[in-house]
Amino acid sequence: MTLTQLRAFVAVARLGSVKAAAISLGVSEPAVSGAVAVLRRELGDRLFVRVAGGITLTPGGRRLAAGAAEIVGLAEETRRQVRQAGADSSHLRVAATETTAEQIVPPLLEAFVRRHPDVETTTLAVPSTALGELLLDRRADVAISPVAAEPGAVAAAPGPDTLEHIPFLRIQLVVVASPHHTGARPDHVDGGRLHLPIGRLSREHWLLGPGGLDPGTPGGSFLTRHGVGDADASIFPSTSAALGAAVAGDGLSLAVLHLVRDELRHGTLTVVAVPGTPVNGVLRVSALCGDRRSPAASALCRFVTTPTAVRSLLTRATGVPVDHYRPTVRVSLWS
Amino acid sequence: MTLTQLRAFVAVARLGSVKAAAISLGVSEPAVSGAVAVLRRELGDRLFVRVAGGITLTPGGRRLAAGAAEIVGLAEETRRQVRQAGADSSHLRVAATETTAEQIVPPLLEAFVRRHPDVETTTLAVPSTALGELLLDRRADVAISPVAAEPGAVAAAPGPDTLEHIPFLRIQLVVVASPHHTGARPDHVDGGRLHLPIGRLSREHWLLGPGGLDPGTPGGSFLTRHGVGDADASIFPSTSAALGAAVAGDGLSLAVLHLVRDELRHGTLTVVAVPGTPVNGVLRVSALCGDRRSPAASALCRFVTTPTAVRSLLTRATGVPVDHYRPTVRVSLWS
DNA sequence: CGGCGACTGAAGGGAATGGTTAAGAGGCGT
DNA sequence: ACGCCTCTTAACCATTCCCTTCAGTCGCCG
Repeated sequence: MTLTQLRAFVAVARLGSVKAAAISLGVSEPAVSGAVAVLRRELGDRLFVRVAGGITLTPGGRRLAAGAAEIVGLAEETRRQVRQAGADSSHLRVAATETTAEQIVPPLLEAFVRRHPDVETTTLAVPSTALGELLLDRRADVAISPVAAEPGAVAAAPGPDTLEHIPFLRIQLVVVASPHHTGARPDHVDGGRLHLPIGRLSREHWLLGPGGLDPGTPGGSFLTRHGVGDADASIFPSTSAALGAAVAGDGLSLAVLHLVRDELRHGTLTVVAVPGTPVNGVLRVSALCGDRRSPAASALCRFVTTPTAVRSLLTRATGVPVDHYRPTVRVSLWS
Repeated sequence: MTLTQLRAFVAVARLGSVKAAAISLGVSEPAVSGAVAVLRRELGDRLFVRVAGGITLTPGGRRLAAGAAEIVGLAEETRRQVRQAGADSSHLRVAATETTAEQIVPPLLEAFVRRHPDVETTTLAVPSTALGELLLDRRADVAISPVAAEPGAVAAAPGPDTLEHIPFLRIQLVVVASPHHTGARPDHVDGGRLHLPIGRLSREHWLLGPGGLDPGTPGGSFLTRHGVGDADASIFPSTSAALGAAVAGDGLSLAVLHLVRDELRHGTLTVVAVPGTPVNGVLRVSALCGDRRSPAASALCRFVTTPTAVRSLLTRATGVPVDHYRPTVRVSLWS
């Protein structure tokens, strides 16, 4: 499988004709046909078949068309980026869990680039198990993730060629629901506060964002440990959307305490007392040790413990200016 | 630039040593060194330099490490998918604008896969200008996007090798804000309803999701036409987050009317009367014509106009079951 | 049925890739 | 200064890639 072969197939898939693809690539028809033939043999799929008035992609051909276009485009984009990398701008790729990438990283990076205006940033949302791999593969410069706060536990001294973890903020996760949530039975109301025994967790309706059940995060670990996930949990496109549904009274959610304090104060949400909560966690930034770390990564590692950074995380989410906005990229793991 | 060369560089970047990379790939050191040398010449970058205790990537090398790992992984994943495509499952790739992908596509696809349980779906969020390209490149099977509702305009009959558009739902976009929003001055309150002259739009604080200013969508077109975007608009990680900030009274937002009716009824949001609003739009699904369309795409095209589909879009967002959830992929354009 | 357009296959050749072994270059520690 | 380890270069070879021209095959259409 070669980039040239993929390019040929992309052209065929797009133009619907070997001849047209050959012309658009500036080569002869057999060149294109041959490239496709190699792919056919290697993948064991016809890829496309001749049909009245043109060609039709097989299911495998459709997958390949999508993947090949992606690969070819990515290759060209990478080439371009490397060429123009050296000089001016420094780049920072931040990997985080879904929830962290949505709620924590944006304000933190906004404060960071305000102090380092020349740094370009990219945010990657990945399952927590992939964070270490991404750092080791140099696909990310730093990782930001929540871990369970183990009382009294001291982090082991980092070895020379492993990762360094820098905790920078304690967080508390609480179960929240609308005060009018119908799922919480009256017999669990005590002194105006909703109570819920631990065994009932898996029978409630949970409203979560993507990655809300990631067992590598304190929140996902708590939920899966108590059977949520096998039960009916609804996954929303974002944590904010899940919280919005909780406000509407559709069920329970698990939220970072200080991020919902407005809703709690206005009474649109209320904390549900559940044994084992609040779940204590610590946000930490991880990076490679020593000189295997990019300058921008080092700058962020120093930045997260400053008062400016902490303040950006504790104030209400405010969005970022249009020209600072960079979309979060979801990275799949294939390994 | 070859996949083998990229694989070699990925190994070097990850392991921090040519020797280790050679061992892990099962080849000799000069094989790896040579592959890197070709990349170096082609890209005009040292990629990495020897340094005390190992090697250090240059800025270009860091970019390449990230891109190469992505490319290699994607190539392998694509190979795997094509191999196991033919038989069983059919796949549907849905492209949509950011806002549509977040708010419209999930409930629609949830209803669709409930009727067609064997269909796997993937959602792609892209700028509106890229939707057509994605369809032509076969990177997406169908596109779902809002367009301005032009009263009386009749869609031109689709040519044989162009796209077919099927409108399926009228929507209205309204400007919303918290009733306590401080930005709206009292002199614009009339009969308990907030009014705002059109010239003031660009001086208000806007709270939008990604793609909220996409000029190819009715909403983004409306906002950019009136100067929003040059002014201070805050971009949130999701449309839900932007709406949440609007509820908190941080500014104005533009929302699909029927998607915020709960908030309007409960009084947490109110419609701001702005000349030119509500903005009328139509959601439509686009696909290639005739036989250049996959079976799953045809099924979705037929499905969207059914009462079941419309009902799924009009009821309140409910999330999707855990095992139906597929993350939305953000696709970059490189063309 | 014959013609015609379009895809496929068969040589063939030049260039690259991908690999080897052997030797040189350069940093690091003792 | 010396040896040691690692990366790099050089020379070289088999294989594959990539493109060409030429010939063949398939299906549509008049």
